[in-house]
Amino acid sequence: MAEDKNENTEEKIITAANEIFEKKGYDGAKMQEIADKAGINKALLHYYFRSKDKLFEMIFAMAFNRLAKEMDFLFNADMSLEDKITVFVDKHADFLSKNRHLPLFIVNEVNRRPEMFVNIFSKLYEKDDRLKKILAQIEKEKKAGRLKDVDLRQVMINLISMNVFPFAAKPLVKGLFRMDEAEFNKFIQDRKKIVTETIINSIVIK
Amino acid sequence: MAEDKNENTEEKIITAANEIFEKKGYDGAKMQEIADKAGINKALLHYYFRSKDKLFEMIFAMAFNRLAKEMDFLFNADMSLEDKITVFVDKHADFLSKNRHLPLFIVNEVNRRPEMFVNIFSKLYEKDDRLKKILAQIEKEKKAGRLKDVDLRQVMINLISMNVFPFAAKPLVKGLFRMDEAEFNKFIQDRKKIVTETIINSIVIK
DNA sequence: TTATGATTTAACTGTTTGGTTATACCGAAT
DNA sequence: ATTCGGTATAACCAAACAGTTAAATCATAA
Repeated sequence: MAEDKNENTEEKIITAANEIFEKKGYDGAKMQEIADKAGINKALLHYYFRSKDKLFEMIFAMAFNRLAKEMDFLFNADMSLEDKITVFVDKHADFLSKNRHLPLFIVNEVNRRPEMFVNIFSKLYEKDDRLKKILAQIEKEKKAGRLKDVDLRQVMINLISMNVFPFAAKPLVKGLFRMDEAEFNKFIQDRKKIVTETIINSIVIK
Repeated sequence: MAEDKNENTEEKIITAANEIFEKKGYDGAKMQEIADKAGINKALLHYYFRSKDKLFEMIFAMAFNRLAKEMDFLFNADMSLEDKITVFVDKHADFLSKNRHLPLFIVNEVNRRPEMFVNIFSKLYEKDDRLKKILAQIEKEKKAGRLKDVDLRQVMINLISMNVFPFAAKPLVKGLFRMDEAEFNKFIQDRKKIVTETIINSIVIK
């Protein structure tokens, strides 16, 4: 089947392009390098994706969706708020360990070309009721007197900040505290408990 | 005085190069664009800084020092821990408002060329007793029974994460919560109190 | 006045890069 | 056996880019 080969090559390109774009950004990535990493030649690369821009836009959209899907859990899972936070921190840290460059890549390219990201973003969230869902959950618990009267958005940003930043700034963290790789990994593991507690502490009335 | 003009031009170059490198990163920045923004020509730009690399290294070192100096406060100020945190969050948020691209720039380039940053970093902190200083303060307060037994390093990273991330991810935050510029700024102002409380809450025994 | 360093102009070099094209090869379906 | 899409090779083009050079101008200090 020709289609089979076709998909394989396309996947090889996507995998290679993803790695290189994530690590080096749009400007740092070179088509030749992507072709090399995919094990094909430049002509074929352009045969599949006509231009660097088109290739990049697809990679970016896929990366963004991967990240957004990871966040979905926060909105959809059917759990108590505390459990939700605990499980999310755990899942998210593991996800980030395996996707070291993803968040920085997204943040970077979104800053560099905000207009490009607006499209993807509004497609993803235009008919979105997830934010409302979790807001409802919170409001209910607030009325039950279990939660402090805090802005949920701030808490969400706190949660994501504390999760993402140490990975993005990994070399700085390692340098500042003079950690080797093992120490850094332990530091990340230890964070799970601390971040969870910090967040829950900041919203639950004791 | 020739020296005077000299310095002026050098300053003009540094200012321009700083803006462009911070906004676009090493790969995205072009020497011609820097020359244009400085109001001079490419020949003169190379006359002052022989290569893009040399120019970049100077800009990066300066930017890094600016950021490090801002952090110094955390280590040196003669205040109670709570006051220190409160004032730091306040100062830091204002600093970041005025230096939108600085932290992302640093994080990016440190990831892209970790070896370059190791030099600057160790020069800055090699005979450093600041970490020890604040550690001593913490230990004292722990023994006094006022503080939880938490890893200070984790708390520091939490603090910096919550401060920096919303600025770095500004377009994402605005998009997610559908904020305009004014709403975002209010959001940032409101964060000061929330971040301060969250951090203090996470370390002080009540 | 002259010498010197700062600055401009403009052309140029060499290299990298995105993208194209022509030609041929190969495997599989018809 | 032929056709066709996927793939390789290799040469090529045009633009962008870092960096250089030569010649001229300008300001100013000696």
